[in-house]
Amino acid sequence: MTRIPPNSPPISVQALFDRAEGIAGRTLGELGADANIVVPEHFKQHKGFTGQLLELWLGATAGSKQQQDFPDLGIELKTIPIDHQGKVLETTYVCYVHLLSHIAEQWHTSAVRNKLGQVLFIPVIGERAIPPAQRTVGMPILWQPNDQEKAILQQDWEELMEQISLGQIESITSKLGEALHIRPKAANGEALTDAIGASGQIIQTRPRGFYLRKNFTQSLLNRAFDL
DNA sequence: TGATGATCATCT
DNA sequence: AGATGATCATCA
Repeated sequence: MTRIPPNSPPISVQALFDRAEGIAGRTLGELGADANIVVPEHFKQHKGFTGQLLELWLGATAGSKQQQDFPDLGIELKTIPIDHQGKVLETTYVCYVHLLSHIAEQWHTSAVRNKLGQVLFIPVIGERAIPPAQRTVGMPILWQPNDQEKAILQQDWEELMEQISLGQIESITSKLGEALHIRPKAANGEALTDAIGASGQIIQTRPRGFYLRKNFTQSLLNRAFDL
């Protein structure tokens, strides 16, 4: 059993998957202790802790990156909080929404498609009643969207981006989009960024992010675990 | 109780 | 300000 985090990136998809399987069943407390990292008592002020701890254990480059977590392998890493019955507890952040600079972008070159081309999902039993240190890492899932999922994602993305390019960003709520939707994404309500207004003018609005709905990630987990 | 909208830490 | 990692907290 691996007792120390790796000091280099995995050289293959199999090597990455093996690492992920190697930490399955362990708690965040154990993984933190073996890495000499203190696990917070709660995530109120450490919301990205789980993701960063698993990045360390899998050998992703430390710090935030602009593309995939394992660019040489073409794989994005996502931790997904579930309850003890395998139920997805939160939506999954995909990437920032470019409200001005990429509005003419096409689906096939989009950041969303790039990020979701191949994803290593690692479930973590993360019910709020369970202290972070006692939360358990689950079996990894290497996911590639099937044809139906690809079609839904593309359709949602195109619909959302069309609204943005038409100056309807303020009209977009998180209800729009079957699998992919848009919600605010910022450090606080003060943050503003440029976007296209209803009359074609530049307006200031709150930054947004793309997120996967819970039912979408749930179905992909179910498929992987044959539930 | 779940979904929506808001927020936290950190780095570039 | 933009982007990474997400979870929190409120309200319907």
